[in-house]
Amino acid sequence: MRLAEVIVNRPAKQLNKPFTYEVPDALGVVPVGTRVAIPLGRGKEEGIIVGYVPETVSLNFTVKPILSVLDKTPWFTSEMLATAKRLSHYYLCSYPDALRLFTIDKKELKSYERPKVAWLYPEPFLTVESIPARKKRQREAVAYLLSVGGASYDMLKEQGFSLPIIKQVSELSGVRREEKYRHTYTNYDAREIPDIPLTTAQAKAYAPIHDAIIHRRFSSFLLHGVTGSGKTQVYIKAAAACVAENRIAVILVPEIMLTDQMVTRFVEAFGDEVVVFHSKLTISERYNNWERLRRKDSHIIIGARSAVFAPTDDIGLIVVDEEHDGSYKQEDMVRYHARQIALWRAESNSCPVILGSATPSIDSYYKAKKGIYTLLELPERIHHQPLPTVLLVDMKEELLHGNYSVFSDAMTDLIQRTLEKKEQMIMLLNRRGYSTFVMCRECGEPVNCPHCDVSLVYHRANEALRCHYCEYHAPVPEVCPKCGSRKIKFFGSGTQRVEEELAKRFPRARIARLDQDVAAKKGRGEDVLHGFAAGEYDILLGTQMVAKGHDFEGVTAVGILTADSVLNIPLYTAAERTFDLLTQAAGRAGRGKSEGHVVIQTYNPLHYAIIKSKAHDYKGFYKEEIEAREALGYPPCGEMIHFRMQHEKKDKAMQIATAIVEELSKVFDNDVEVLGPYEEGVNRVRNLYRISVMIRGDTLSDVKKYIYHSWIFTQDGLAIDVDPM
DNA sequence: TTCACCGTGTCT
DNA sequence: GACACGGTGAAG
Repeated sequence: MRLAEVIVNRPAKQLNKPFTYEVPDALGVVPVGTRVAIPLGRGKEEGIIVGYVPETVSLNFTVKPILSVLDKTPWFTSEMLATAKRLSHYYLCSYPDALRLFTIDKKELKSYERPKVAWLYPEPFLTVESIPARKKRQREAVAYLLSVGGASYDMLKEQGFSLPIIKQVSELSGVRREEKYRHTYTNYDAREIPDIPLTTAQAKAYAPIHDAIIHRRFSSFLLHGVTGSGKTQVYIKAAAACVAENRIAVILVPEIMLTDQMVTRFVEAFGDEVVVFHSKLTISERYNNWERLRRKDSHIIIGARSAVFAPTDDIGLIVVDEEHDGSYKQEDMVRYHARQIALWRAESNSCPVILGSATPSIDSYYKAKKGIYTLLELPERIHHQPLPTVLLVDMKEELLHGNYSVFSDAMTDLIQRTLEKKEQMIMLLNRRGYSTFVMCRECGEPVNCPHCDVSLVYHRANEALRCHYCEYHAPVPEVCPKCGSRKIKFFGSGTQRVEEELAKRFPRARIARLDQDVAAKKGRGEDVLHGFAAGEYDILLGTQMVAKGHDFEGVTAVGILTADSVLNIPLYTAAERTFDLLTQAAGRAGRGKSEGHVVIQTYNPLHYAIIKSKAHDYKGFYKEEIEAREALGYPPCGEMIHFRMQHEKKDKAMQIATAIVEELSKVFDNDVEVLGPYEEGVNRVRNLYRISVMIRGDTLSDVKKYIYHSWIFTQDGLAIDVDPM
């Protein structure tokens, strides 16, 4: 009897161990990595075979047989299984949770077969006359089939044949039925992989990458290139070398929707070698894309975070573009960082990783300095355009001068000048909605969400107050819910308010707004960006998504309304994120022929993150920031794990958090610092109270090992965040 | 996660 | 005594 170790694919921490099942002889050879259907309890579940055990082991339970095999070829390679295991130990999630990251999201057990479409082909002896004349529609369908030589159900339906007619035709003796993989990806012209010219600086950076690709050697490169220095060209060159090796290139971008310039560049170069992966694809499109990669019909995958889990064991290159970007960190469920997974996968696949950024994460730059990564630099913009000039405006001074508007005089000037010159401007404001809070003038009571510990935001579109943490929304109250006063006032400006203000002050300006509210509507985000690129708007106003990696030729001006919004968040990465945001936003200006101008409004004009970004001085910023981190033991000069206990009763949450603190303090007395339990800024979301615990130490691998096998690991309502941001 | 089990409490 | 509810533990 063959006994297989099976991991049950279910998100329960208690199922975090292999279960033993019998593999019936009838199923033939079932390799490790294959997904199977198994009986569990009374039900049927999906499982993954991760190993075999010798028959000789004595078992103190009865084994059940595997019901059926769900993959023709194993979905998981041994590398994928190993990486998932590594992930589960590093990020403190269950093995099934880690494995699930490599699979395609599907809720039920029904169809594991990759989606196929039925095609009908006429056999040579099939004629229209062989169908009785009164079956008119069948005759027409056969005539159509003969004329095109074969058609899918969908094509027949498009021709106006009903499903019953198609079914009848498919059962005719002269018709052959064949299943084909669905073919929904865009078909680009296949073409020769072109010669990709590089500048001297690019060629210098590329040389060691090329060497690693062709020698199939793991190495990690940090490509530090100022905005507009042509990093993408280096990626394309590297991808070409990888394709020439007949290996898969994985290109990660922070948000696929907002980075389709990258996709366009790759498709221009590689045609249908490129497969794009993002969350809006249907399941059959996903299967289809993976199938193309596995069969090496395509060699390049471009995608966001989750594309790092590409199911292939022959990766020849991984690129992490804009590697500093926070969206590479998954912030719920399994809180992995795609950059870390990329490094692990590259290591097991013996291939290079390129981490590219104009503002590398402090973590990556630190590792480059220590020699863990190889540092490659592109210090100049490609056509030697100068970096934009940056003007800092101290908003305290503006207030003293009696300017209470959201636009400083300098900002107004910049807008005016840009409009006059018929050039384009990007304006950044990190707050969406209309006004950020609503308060009663009489009693000072802010209007809060009844389920969360936050104030409601007024949204103009539907005249509603909305909670940004849950789905709660309500009409604006006419009178104060507390004292009955009618003096309800709106405070704080969001993107909607500023849009209105801009329109009022500059009535001729064509303004586009881009924030979560716009981007959430399918296709709208892309429309806005395309419209702006095409020159249909003068000003693009939005939240941080307008600052990310776009290349708009016509933009000469960038305005940042509140440089401090991120700086004031109590996070150890606040300075880093501010520097990134400002530098990236400023980098959008002056990529074409004209010089760029940037105005930054701030209440902290002396903060080093702001001063250094004004000077485009990454290294200067790094130096100050790393000193601060070293002094306090923050990453990368130490490790952290954050615990968040959620419970509907506050004291219950506190009680469990306290138990965690006590346990970890007791066991790791001298090695780590345990902070908490404490409440975060927002201490209740969706009626659940949140209590946090943070631990910090030079290295936490022993702590992780301990937690993995302790009650903390399986504690209900506890979210563990390794390397929190 | 899902399901059965058990103890408790409430209603008839 | 019948049933509903919530907490607990096991699943091969």
